[in-house]
Amino acid sequence: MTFTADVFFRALADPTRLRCLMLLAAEGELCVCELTYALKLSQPMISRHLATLRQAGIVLDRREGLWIHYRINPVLPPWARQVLAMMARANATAEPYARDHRRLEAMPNRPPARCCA
Amino acid sequence: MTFTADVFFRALADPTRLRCLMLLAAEGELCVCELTYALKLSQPMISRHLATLRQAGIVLDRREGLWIHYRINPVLPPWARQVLAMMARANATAEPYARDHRRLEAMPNRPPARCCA
DNA sequence: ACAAAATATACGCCTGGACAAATATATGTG
DNA sequence: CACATATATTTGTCCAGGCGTATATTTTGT
Repeated sequence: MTFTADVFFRALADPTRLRCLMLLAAEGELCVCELTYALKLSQPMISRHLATLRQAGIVLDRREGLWIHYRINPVLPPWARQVLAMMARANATAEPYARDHRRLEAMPNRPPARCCA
Repeated sequence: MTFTADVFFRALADPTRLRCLMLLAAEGELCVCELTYALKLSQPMISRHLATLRQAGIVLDRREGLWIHYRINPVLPPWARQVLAMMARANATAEPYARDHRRLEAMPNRPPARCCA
């Protein structure tokens, strides 16, 4: 996979995708419905932005029954992983990320995460 | 200055701006003509991209006679400075950044940098 | 004041990509 | 198979922002 700084930052250059990545960095793995609920956006919109992140190699997906769980690609180049980690740590308490996180915590009927990890 | 991850990554989401930032991270301070020469792009194009970086708060400019020297904003949030530093370190030997750097080194008549710092 | 050099901006054109809405696909259940 | 749920993709529209070209601005030298 030819992973360049170019495509990496391009994929980060969108508020919705940043919000998704912030949640994924904090929670490890989330399905589309959780992101849709936490961000209060339409399902197609979340799906499209996740597809963008997936095509850029930034996230991976894993199907489990009806749900598809997304996570940050663990084999990302170290510098890229550190960029995500630093951004997550520095902005965790800033809006809209903190609000997204609170909404996720308050979500009812969250699907089971990695039941048998 | 309201500096958000949003505007930061948006400003990085362009190959030309990344090349400028890579050179600035390596050299400290460069004028427009040096960047124009190193990147082999038109002067208005370099100027416009530098304006974008300036408006995003990522670089500062300093006039010295005919030349305007650009540098990475030293009061950037620490996480943003680290993002730039990590990207620069990780990609220094990759193209097109290495080639840009070689061209800069080979540039004749480089204007004096911070003559009386 | 005039001219030249370095840089910045304005204008017009055009493409990439974001959005909403509709539709398609995949999986599980009865 | 029929149906519901979760997710993905297509379609059409629209706008931010990229580019080239031309022009404006700032400074210096004579």
